[in-house]
Amino acid sequence: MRASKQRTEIRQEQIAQSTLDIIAEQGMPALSVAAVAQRVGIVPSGLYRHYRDKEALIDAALDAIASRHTAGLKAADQPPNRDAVDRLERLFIDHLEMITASVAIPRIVFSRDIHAGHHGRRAKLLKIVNGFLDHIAAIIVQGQREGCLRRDMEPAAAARLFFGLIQPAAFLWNLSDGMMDVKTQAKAAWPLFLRATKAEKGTTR
Amino acid sequence: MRASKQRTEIRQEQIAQSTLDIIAEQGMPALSVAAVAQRVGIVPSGLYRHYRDKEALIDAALDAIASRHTAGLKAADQPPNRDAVDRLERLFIDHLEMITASVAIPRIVFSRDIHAGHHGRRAKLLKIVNGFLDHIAAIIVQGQREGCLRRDMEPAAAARLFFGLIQPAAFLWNLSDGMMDVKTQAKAAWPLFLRATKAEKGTTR
DNA sequence: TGTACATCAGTGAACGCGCGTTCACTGATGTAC
DNA sequence: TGTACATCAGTGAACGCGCGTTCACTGATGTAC
Repeated sequence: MRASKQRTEIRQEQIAQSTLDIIAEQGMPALSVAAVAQRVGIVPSGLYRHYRDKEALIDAALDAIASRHTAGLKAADQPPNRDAVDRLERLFIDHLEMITASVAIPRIVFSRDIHAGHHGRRAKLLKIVNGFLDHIAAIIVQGQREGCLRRDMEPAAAARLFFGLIQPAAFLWNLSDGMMDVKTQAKAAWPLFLRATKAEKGTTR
Repeated sequence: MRASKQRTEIRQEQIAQSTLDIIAEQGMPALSVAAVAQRVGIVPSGLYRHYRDKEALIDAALDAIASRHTAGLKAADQPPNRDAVDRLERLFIDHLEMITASVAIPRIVFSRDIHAGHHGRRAKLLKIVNGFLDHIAAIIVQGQREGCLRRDMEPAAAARLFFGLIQPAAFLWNLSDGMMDVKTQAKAAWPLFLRATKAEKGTTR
């Protein structure tokens, strides 16, 4: 059966999304142009009407991840003027909820042969991750100003510890194939993070 | 030139090590039987004298990782009767030092299509990781008994936080290709971990 | 409103390539006599 | 100590397969007149 004709912008979006889905659900080794095409509902060679080659598919998927993350970061700041601790917790919960999608990032990071000239891709990934870390650090600095977070710590180090709350969850989620209740487990570590970073009651320092 | 003949036990060890090295240095996509053979110094078909197929190579590399980790855990407990906090710090430093080798684990975890029937492999990986987490948790329980770690926290949650100190380092090390000083960065998070887990001075609880 | 044409997304056959694996053969090493 | 033989690690040609990609063609959609 012949697929219905669609405008290239629509197909590009569908293809990027399908690429991302396959990476997240089945990993990089399962990412073939045939698999992407099948998911979109067209024939493999049809992809080349919308993207130059397979590399371009992955780049497009990365862009999709990036914009999604940016949206997520913005959402955590809404409504504005909330407590820094609250915003961090919101961000933490959000990330655990969308762990299914987030898991695509480490899969790309750890599977790709990034030594083989794909400088653009690595730079793009680094930008996403650093953007995330910088955003966390900014919230932490703000919390330090507000007085709800202690001032005798490096914001960047605290941001990395925050990152470290999420990563083991993604890691174990992968290994256990969703059998372990990683969300609950990850949340159990949250009080520890708070104890490490929160300003002590009645202390201004 | 013909390679010198070696006993199969020796070759098996060399092959497992070469497989591990390639995964750690270049990632799973670069792991081909040709690459392993070249590194060992024999011809691709020669590998089949020592291992059944490519899958068996990966399994052997996993076993090598597992025994290395076990050795690392034991080393951290020597000399015995040390303070639990000291042992955790030693383990932390050790892991950062051997991050080059450790990075093979997430590369396998995140790149393999583990849905495709490789139940044995996933179980093996899970065993390695859980063994590590259990060991950390055991040290933490001991620290709680000794009184140097606070008792109002789940040992398993604290173990995962410890794991989270190391993972971002491996992650960023991958992305930056060793350009960032991830060790220094990771160490900066250590005081935060201590603050979250250490018993307060003069408190017995 | 109807016709002719340009545009362009979708198709399927064909390709070259790299990969994992097999297999008959080679030749070095160690053992039996 | 020397010879005959069994064992087994290493070799290279050959294979089948899946994959990414090309290309001439089809036919639907929208536009000009």
